[in-house]
Amino acid sequence: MHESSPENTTIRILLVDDHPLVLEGISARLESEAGIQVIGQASNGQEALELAAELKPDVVLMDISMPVMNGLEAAEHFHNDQPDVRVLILSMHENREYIVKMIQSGAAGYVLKDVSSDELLRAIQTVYQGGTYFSAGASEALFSEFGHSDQPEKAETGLTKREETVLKLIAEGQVNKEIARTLNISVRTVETHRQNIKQKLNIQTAAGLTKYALEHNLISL
Amino acid sequence: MHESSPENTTIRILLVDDHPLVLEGISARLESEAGIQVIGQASNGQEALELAAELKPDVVLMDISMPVMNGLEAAEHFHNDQPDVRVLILSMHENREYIVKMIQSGAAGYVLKDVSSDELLRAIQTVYQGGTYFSAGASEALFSEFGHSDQPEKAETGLTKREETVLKLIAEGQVNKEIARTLNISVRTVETHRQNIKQKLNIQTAAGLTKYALEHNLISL
DNA sequence: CATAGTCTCAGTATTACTACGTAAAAGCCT
DNA sequence: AGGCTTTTACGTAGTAATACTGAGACTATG
Repeated sequence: MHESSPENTTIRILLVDDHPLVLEGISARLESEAGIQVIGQASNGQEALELAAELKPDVVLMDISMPVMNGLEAAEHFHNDQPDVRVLILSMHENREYIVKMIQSGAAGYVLKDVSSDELLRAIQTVYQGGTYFSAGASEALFSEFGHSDQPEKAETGLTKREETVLKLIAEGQVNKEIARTLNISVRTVETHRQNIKQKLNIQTAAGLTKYALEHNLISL
Repeated sequence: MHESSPENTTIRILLVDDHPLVLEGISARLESEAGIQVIGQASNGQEALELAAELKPDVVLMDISMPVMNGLEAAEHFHNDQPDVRVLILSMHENREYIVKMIQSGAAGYVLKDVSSDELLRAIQTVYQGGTYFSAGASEALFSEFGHSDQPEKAETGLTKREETVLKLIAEGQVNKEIARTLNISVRTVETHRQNIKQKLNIQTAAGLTKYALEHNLISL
């Protein structure tokens, strides 16, 4: 592992964002920090991968939305091809889907674009030393994934409780007859619910319902 | 939110560990840091909760294994009763179960006991500002939870290429007729594939197939 | 070349699901 | 109490999926 004090080590950073202004701004903010050196800039994932292969940065600070190759794909490539490079995502999206996807793509952290210089610095040091960093909003959004935390955040489905229950059972692979037995109601009722659900969600097939249920965390794998 | 520079803010800390020696050691290490003040010490979860209610610390730095009330229960109580208090777990266990449980209990971070003073400081600052911190070992252990991390791991399905293709389309919510059109084959063929797939995977329903496809990363949300 | 495996298509009978309509009992809000 | 939503349930007709069986074509592989 690296040696302790963050001040006596220079962390080499590759900045990736498709907005030149953002690039310059962050670069300026980071350059003034001791122990941080911005060794390169790229404006999309493709460029970032190429530059990184050449420059061997310690940390890649990258936006998500970019042309050519977005941060998601790029993070995956980094994870597979240049696993030593730590990817820190800098995004304005507080969306859980995004964050979870980023982590699955091998990113080491996720900071929102409204953070202070200090927090950004801390995030960089953290991921550099092998840790994982999520800024406040991100971690909240993320850990609703893990059970409770605050609210399960089941989002607005427009479905009634009963319909949700039925949807869960459908998504779990039960057929109407089984669902009817499980809930002690008639098969016809289950069918009615099923119809209403599909109509409300504008989904045609049972498979689509399962996908929907998974997307909205009604059931989990 | 708090103001930026970690140096000009004093973070008030409550230390909780059942080993007096550890308590003293950490306390000494932290006291020498600017911006950190250890305002109290407790030797178990029960004490910690009582002391915290009185002292109103910013961050509770707590061990997991303790008598009377362990860190897990204590973290849960903190989360419910004193949600403003940020709980940072200091543990020697790199066990994923532990870590996941801690997060579910509302802890804001998890650092291993072998970290450097700098890292501990950074962790404290991070959770203080609302972020989430996991040290290297912890984050690795944790995020193996999220699916692959290393390989996409499509695993052994026992399905042929064609069957996988069909399965994907089914899971995406297409009906046999659409699949037939998509692949330029007869509906009957699709039906056959569908049967073979279900037989091979021992799954009865279309919803089950979707679930399976998602589980095995054939498609993604 | 023979055998195995895959991919393709089909027939038949049964079961499940869908679409649309109707409607009563239960619960909730004002 | 009256109105609203939810949950429950049924009918009928059509469409889709399933179970089971059989079979021709193509391609690897020993």
